[in-house]
This record gives sequence, structure tokens and C-alpha cells, in this order.
Amino acid sequence: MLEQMAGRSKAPESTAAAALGSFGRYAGPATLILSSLAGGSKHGYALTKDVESMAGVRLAPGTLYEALARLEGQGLIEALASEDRRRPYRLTAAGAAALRAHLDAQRQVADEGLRRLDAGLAPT
Amino acid sequence: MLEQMAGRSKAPESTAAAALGSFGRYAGPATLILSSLAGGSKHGYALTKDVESMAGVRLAPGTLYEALARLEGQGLIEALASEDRRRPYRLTAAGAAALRAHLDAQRQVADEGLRRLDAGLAPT
DNA sequence: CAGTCTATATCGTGATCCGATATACCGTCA
DNA sequence: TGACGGTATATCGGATCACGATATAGACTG
Repeated sequence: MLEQMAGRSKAPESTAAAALGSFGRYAGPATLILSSLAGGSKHGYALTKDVESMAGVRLAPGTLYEALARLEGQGLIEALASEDRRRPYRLTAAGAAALRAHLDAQRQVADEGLRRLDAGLAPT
Repeated sequence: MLEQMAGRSKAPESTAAAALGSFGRYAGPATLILSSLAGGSKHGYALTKDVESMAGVRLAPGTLYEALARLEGQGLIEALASEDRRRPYRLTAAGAAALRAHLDAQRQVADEGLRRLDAGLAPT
């Protein structure tokens, strides 16, 4: 039924709503990656698995590693000393703050949308 | 501080989580547009204004009209008889269902992310 | 030793977002 | 009435981004 959609935003204000669309265009993989890292440092592959169980989303390898590179470049995550062949990443303070702002804004929009859906059971 | 991120998903399961990334790649403008239309039929420009006050996001004209065309093609919204020079759109039943599933999934992920942020006040 | 899972990386293609630009109607205020 | 700003839609080009395919390789299991 639903096979295509996208959701992001700009951030003009200073409150939580200002965070929508903060990461890249409309934030997607990045939100999932940061949310996963909020639960502890992980390397890419483990991240994929965690995101999949957390959100039911399978991040393609290209999406994953490109997003990681971007996020690191933005200072939202940082690479840790690689153990084996794994390259673990950690959420930075800036990343945590950005994630919180983004999730707050996202939740507000989701709540408003659901409120409208429940209210307008009659189309206008 | 936060200048780029993206967040979307695939939809493998059958529950609410399956809706993440249902519209287009990672849903952004589409989520905002559908959420706005959930509050009543509107034409493009009014939609822009509503989204801006609702989410603090200013949709670029290109983004707006291209997203509207896509959503109509997917049957998630439908065009109404144009009055003046305005082209109002209405949320379809399929659009409402898709939006609800997407917002439910989005809220779940947001809640989990915030939970992790609040829990792990010590980085791992 | 074949197969599967873990693990990272890159490339090309397509999707999509955005700003600029164009057009045009409308109301208002000088 | 004529300049200006707000309303309203549309399209194009460039840039960003997501995705699947592909490549490589170590580890474990049978």
C-alpha cells in the first residue's frame, strides 16, 4: 500500500522543532544510526543488526558506510581505535544533542499528525 | 551544531515498524505534507504555510510540487476540483492509513532513541 | 573444503531535495 | 495607476543522498 515517502525539514527556529532536517536533507539512516549509538558504541555491522531489530529497517551497506563517513565529518560520531577488523563508533556530545533535538522535533510532528488523524475522522 | 542527517528505513515486517521508509526513500516532505492534509484539505501554498507553523520547516517549491505529484501518483492524496488558480488536495483513505503506520513507527523509534539517550548518560 | 556469517568498502544508478527562475493574479497604499 | 508585496503554481539544473551490486576477506561450522 505504501511504497514511497520521504520526510525531513529545515531548521529555522531555535527550539526543538528547529532540529527537523538537521542531518543531511531529511534525516533517515542518520537518525537510526545515531539512535543505535545512543545505546552504546558499535561498529558498522553490529549497527545494522541493531537498527534492524529496533526499527525493522535493513540499511544497505552503501547507505551505512556513507552515512557513517558523513556523520563523522560532522562531528556527530567519532571512530574509536579499531580492534579486529571492526571500526567501532561512538556518539559525541554534539551528536547526542543533535539527536535529542531531532527526536524531540520528530515526536512533536508525529504527535500532531496522529492527533489530526484521530480528530478528523471525517475528511474535509 | 547539527547540520546534516538523514533517517529512513525499509519495511520488511508487517507491524507499525514496517512503515518506516514507506514513502519515497526516507520520508520527509511527504510525512509533513500528509500530516498537514490530515488536518483538512489544502492547496500547495497553504500547505507550505501550515507545515512551516507546524514543524518550523519551509518546503522549497520544487520539493513541494514534486512531492505532491508523487503522492498523488501513489494514491495517497487526490486532487480536488480546482477553484481559483488553487489546486487543493485531499488525503485518501490509503494515505491516512500509510501516514498512521509511518507516524506510529517513527514515534516508536524516537521513543527508543530518547530512552537510550536518557539511560546512557555515561558513554559506552 | 564448501558454505555461511561477519565485516568493511566502493561504484554507478536512480531518487529526491533544493534554490533559482518564471509567470500571474490579487490587494493595498501612495 | 502604478509600484509593491503576498498569494499561487510550475519547471529546470545542480547537488545530495540511498540503494543494490560487487569486491574482498577473516572466522566458524560441518
